[in-house]
Amino acid sequence: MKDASGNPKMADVARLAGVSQTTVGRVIHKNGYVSAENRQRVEEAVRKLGYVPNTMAQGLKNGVQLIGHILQFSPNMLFAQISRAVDEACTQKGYQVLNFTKYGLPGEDERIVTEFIGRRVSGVIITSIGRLEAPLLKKLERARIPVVWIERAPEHCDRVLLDDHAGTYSAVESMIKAGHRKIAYIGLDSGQSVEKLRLQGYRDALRDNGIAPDRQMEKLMESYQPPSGCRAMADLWEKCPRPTGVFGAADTLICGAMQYLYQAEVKIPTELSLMGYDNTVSEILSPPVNSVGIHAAEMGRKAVELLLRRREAPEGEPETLWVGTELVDRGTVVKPIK
Amino acid sequence: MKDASGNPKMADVARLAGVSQTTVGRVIHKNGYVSAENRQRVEEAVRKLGYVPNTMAQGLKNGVQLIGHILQFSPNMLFAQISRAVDEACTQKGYQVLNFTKYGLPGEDERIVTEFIGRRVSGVIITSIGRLEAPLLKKLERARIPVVWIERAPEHCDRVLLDDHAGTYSAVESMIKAGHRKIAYIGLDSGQSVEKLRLQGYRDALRDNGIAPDRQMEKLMESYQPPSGCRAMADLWEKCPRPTGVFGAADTLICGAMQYLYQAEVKIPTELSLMGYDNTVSEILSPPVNSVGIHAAEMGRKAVELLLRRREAPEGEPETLWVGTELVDRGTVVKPIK
DNA sequence: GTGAAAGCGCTAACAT
DNA sequence: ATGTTAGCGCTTTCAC
Repeated sequence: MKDASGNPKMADVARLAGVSQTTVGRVIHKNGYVSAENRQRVEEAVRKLGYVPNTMAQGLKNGVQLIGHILQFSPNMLFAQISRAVDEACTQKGYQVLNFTKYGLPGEDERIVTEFIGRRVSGVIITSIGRLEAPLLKKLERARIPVVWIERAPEHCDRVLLDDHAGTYSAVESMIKAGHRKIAYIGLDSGQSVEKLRLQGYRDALRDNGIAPDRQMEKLMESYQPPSGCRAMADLWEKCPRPTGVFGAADTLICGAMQYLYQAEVKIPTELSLMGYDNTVSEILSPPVNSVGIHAAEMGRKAVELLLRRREAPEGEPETLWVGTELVDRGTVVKPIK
Repeated sequence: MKDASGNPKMADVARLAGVSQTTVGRVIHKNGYVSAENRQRVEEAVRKLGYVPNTMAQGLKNGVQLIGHILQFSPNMLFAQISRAVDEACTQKGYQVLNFTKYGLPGEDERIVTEFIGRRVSGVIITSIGRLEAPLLKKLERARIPVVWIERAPEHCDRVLLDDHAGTYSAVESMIKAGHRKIAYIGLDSGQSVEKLRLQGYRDALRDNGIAPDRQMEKLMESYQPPSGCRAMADLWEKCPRPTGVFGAADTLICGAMQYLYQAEVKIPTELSLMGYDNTVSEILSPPVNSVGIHAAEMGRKAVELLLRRREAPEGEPETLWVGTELVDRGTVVKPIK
């Protein structure tokens, strides 16, 4: 009577209902034939005892439908959105998700990977991290656990990326169309694909519209935090010629830029047009700023589908899936005065 | 050879090393006596096979050290902070955390609770939700799973609350000390303790300083979203007498208020002093705003400790633990002009 | 020092 | 329509 943790077990239900465990199982899983009377008795017993099957016993017997998800801890709401998207896509496919947030503590990756293998996950999704120590990847590979990367990823692997080039391109183009010729860029210089694509999208949009890129207008910072945006903006504003519009490769950078502009008393959008990227905090700034939105739900869905597909065809060629962006207009890009 | 999911199992390691499973177990758990030579052989075999013990088999045999955590999905960084705090406190106590985010979908609570019981968690932490359907609580109770609530909670239960009265009181008092007498309040009117305490803290601070509360200065809204703050601020500013300072019961409300103030061209803090609450987005606004910070790590730690204590003494009286706050000054509360 | 064997709670093939 | 039984992979007592 009662299992080690004090919970009733299947045998208890069976005894109370006066049937065999098999019958209990059939009632619970709604398969096989059970007489109406026995079904009654079993359901009654389950209720009376508050019986809930032991997941671990089930898992040991039948395997599990589990997907592991590693996320970067970040104050950025984008990750919360992707996390939600992955949760929902997995649930929808009948998988459970085991989420692990990476805080950057030592030994963390190793612990997470071991945990995933120990739990025999069917696959792993890695969001926004972009790399994992090689031995850990090897470990996953040996355990034949497919991996799909979201947003940041190594080369030659299954991944779902944001079309950052197109996103940036269209954002900058929208500024050009509004009449801007002196558009500054605040972003990062990381060597990673995400950052390269955004910068390239900016440069290409200028070039394709007959505007010569000007290195003075490109501020490449070390971090996406607001203070970087603030410093970049200060540099841009205190130098000549001033830009008439600024594109920030992340909302947080524009957010920092606006802190500078507030104290410099530069009025937005009258004196300066602004465009952010990722559409996270842009909405809550004063004023709310144009930004490039991400289809998080689509990223999640595509990642899970790719993962399950790869599980079926482990030997296939790695795929890269691109997810589009969407310009959100909040009125901070207007015709420049001069 | 190989388990159902294709992973090597203990027997495989034992065979390869030419020893018994028992010996493998001893090497893995570093207990019992194993000859240096056998230890070598086992370690070698583990490495060679990439063996990782099956968590479910271990759990079935030995039980698990698991704590379930339910969080409200919310764009508010506060929850990410608490989540992290709970993660770290649990890990530190040797427990694993099973996080579930509640998105507000139908049937969700039921699924989460069943999942927790099925996994035989040692306890459940519920952050910022404040209530759960009674049958579900009963279910947890029957399974003898202790519950600790964080930030929002029913009466008579184990909980870790923020000292919202003191937090608000000290914030408002700091404005009074700066010379303000006309301080408006933007908050919520929910009937829940959190909202009542904040409003009461505000009123008490005024009263204790000889300022008669003025209902015109209290804007009680329906949501913490920025648009509420914006509407409230518009009301306050377009009516006489105008406040010289505004306290927002959440950073997001102040954030909305600032959107109004920006377009009304009210300069902060010269024309109006501002104070937020929860210290989340206040830092990234233009200008960065004073706010009341929460000790998230302390909340997490206290919650886990209380949970484990309750596990040992299930029959004890419910405890309410209070966590203090901390005023963060960013220069948006200054002496009023008039 | 080492190993054999029983059993954790559940499922499913196979009887009946 | 129902029950018997043999494991799933691991831990641990007990015997050698």
